[in-house]
Amino acid sequence: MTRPEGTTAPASQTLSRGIRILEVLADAREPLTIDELAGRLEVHRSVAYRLLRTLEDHGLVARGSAGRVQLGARIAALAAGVAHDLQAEALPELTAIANELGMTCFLAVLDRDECITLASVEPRHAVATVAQRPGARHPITVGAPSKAILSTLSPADWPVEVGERLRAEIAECAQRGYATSHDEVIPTVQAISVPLRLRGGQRPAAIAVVHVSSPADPEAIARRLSRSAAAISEALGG
Amino acid sequence: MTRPEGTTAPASQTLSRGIRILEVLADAREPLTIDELAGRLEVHRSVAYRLLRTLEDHGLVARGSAGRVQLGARIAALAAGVAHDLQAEALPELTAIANELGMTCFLAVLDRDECITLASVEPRHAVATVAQRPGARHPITVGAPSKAILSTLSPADWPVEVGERLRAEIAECAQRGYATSHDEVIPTVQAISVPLRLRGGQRPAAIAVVHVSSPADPEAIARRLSRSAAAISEALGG
DNA sequence: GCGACTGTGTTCTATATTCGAACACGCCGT
DNA sequence: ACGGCGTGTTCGAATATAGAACACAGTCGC
Repeated sequence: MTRPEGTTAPASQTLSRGIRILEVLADAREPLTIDELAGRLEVHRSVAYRLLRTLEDHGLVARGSAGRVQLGARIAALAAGVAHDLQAEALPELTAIANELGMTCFLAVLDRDECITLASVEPRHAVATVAQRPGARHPITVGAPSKAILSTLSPADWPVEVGERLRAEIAECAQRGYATSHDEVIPTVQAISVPLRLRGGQRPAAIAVVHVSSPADPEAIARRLSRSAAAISEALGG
Repeated sequence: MTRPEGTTAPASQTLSRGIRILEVLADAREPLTIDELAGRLEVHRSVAYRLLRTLEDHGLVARGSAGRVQLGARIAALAAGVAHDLQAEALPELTAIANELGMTCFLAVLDRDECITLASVEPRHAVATVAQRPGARHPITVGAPSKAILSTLSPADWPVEVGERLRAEIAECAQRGYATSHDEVIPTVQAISVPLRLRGGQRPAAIAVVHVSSPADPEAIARRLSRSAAAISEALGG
C-alpha cells in the first residue's frame, strides 16, 4: 500500500487493526464471531484470527460461549493504571461527597477533545440513581465537568473551537469557580462541577455531582466540592 | 527471526509489542520517556516510537509533561465494555450490600488463571476502608471470590492444579454455598464471597465483602450476599 | 558563549513479518 | 447426505515493519 498521498503520519497498520478489534468489541457489547469481527474491520478473516490470538494471549479478549469473542477482564487491570494516583486520592473524597449530599459524585478528566469519567460513586439512598459509569465519554463542549475543565485552561490550549455563547459561559465559570449544566447530557439531569487545580503536567480534571431535581443551594454544593478539590490537589502536590 | 523452534502459535509481533507498551505503562504508574519504554520492551527506539504514535491516535496513551508517555483515559472507556451487562446489573446490588453491611463490596470474575475485580463499592462510613480497586488481580487460588468461583466449576474445568488442602476447602464451599478467606491477600483482612450462578457461556463470577474485624455472623452475611447473587443471576437470565 | 548530553521526530532500505487465499475439519440444521 | 456456517491451519507473495543513521531542540556545566 503506497502512502495515500496527503497523509503525514506513518502509523502501524497491524497495531491499529488490533486496537480496532477492542473498540468494536467494546461497542458491540455482546460476543461476536470472528467473521462478524472481520467484516466490521474490513480485513480478511485470517488476519482477524491472528490478531485475536495475540490479544487473547495477553488476556485482552476472551472466548465466550460457542467460541465467540468478547473483551477480556485484563483490560480492567490496564484501566486501573490510568491516572492511578489521581484516582486513589479522589475516591475517598468522592465517597464522602456522594453520601453527604446524597448525589452521585464522579471524577472526569480531559482526554484530547473528550471528557471521560474515570470513577463514580453513588450515594446510599439513591432515589433516581443517575448512572454515570466509569468510562462514560462526552465531547469536551458538553456537560458541567467539561466547562469546569476548560475554565482552568487558557483558550489557546482548548482542543476545539468553541462558540461565543459557550465561551462566555466558561468565562463565568472561571470567575465564580464552578460550572453547571442542565439537560445537556441527559434530559432533566443537572450537574455541578468544580475543577481540580493540579500542578502542571497533570491532566486537567474535575469532580462533579449530578442530580435530577434542582439543587437547594448550588453555591453550597460548589463550596463542598471545592473543599474536596483542594484536598485532592494538595495531596498530589498541586 | 526464524520460528524459535518448539513454538506452535504464530502471533502478531507488532500487536504484541504494542500491548506490552500498555502493560508496562500500567505497571510503571508514572510517565516514561520513549527511551525508557524501548529499553523495557527491548525493542529499537524507533519501533517504540511508531507504536506509540499509533496508540496515541487511538487515545490509549497520552503525552504528559515534558513529552513523557502515560496511559490514556480512553482505556477506561474500553474497560466499561467488559462484561457490561453483568456490571450494570451488579452495581446497584453492590451499593445496597456495602451500605447495609458497612463493608466494601465488590464483583470479581474468572479470567484464565486469575480472579479480577471489575467493580467495587465502599460503604458510607468506612472506618478502615479496605481498598479493593477495580482492576485488582489475584491468582485464582487466592482469596474468597476465587474459591467461590472454583466451587461452581467441575475440577476438570479448573485452569490450574490445586493441592489437596485447597481442593477440600473448595468442596466445603460448594456445600455451604459461600467461601471465606483470612489473611490471604492482605494481612488481617477477611472476606466472604458467594458465586453467581449465571447461564452457561457467561464468565464465572462472584460477589464478596471484605472486612478487617471478624464478622459477627458469617452465615447471615452469606445469606445477604446470596440474595443479591440470585437477583443478579435472574436478571441476566441465569 | 560552547560543547556534551538527553530527548523527540524523520528518513531510508533490507528483510522479516504480515497479508490474504485456499484448504481441512467439526457441527448443526434441513 | 448435503450445504451452510463456524473455527483453525498452511503457504507463497508482497508489503508493512524493523532498525540504523540522521536532524534538531532543550538543558546542563563550565
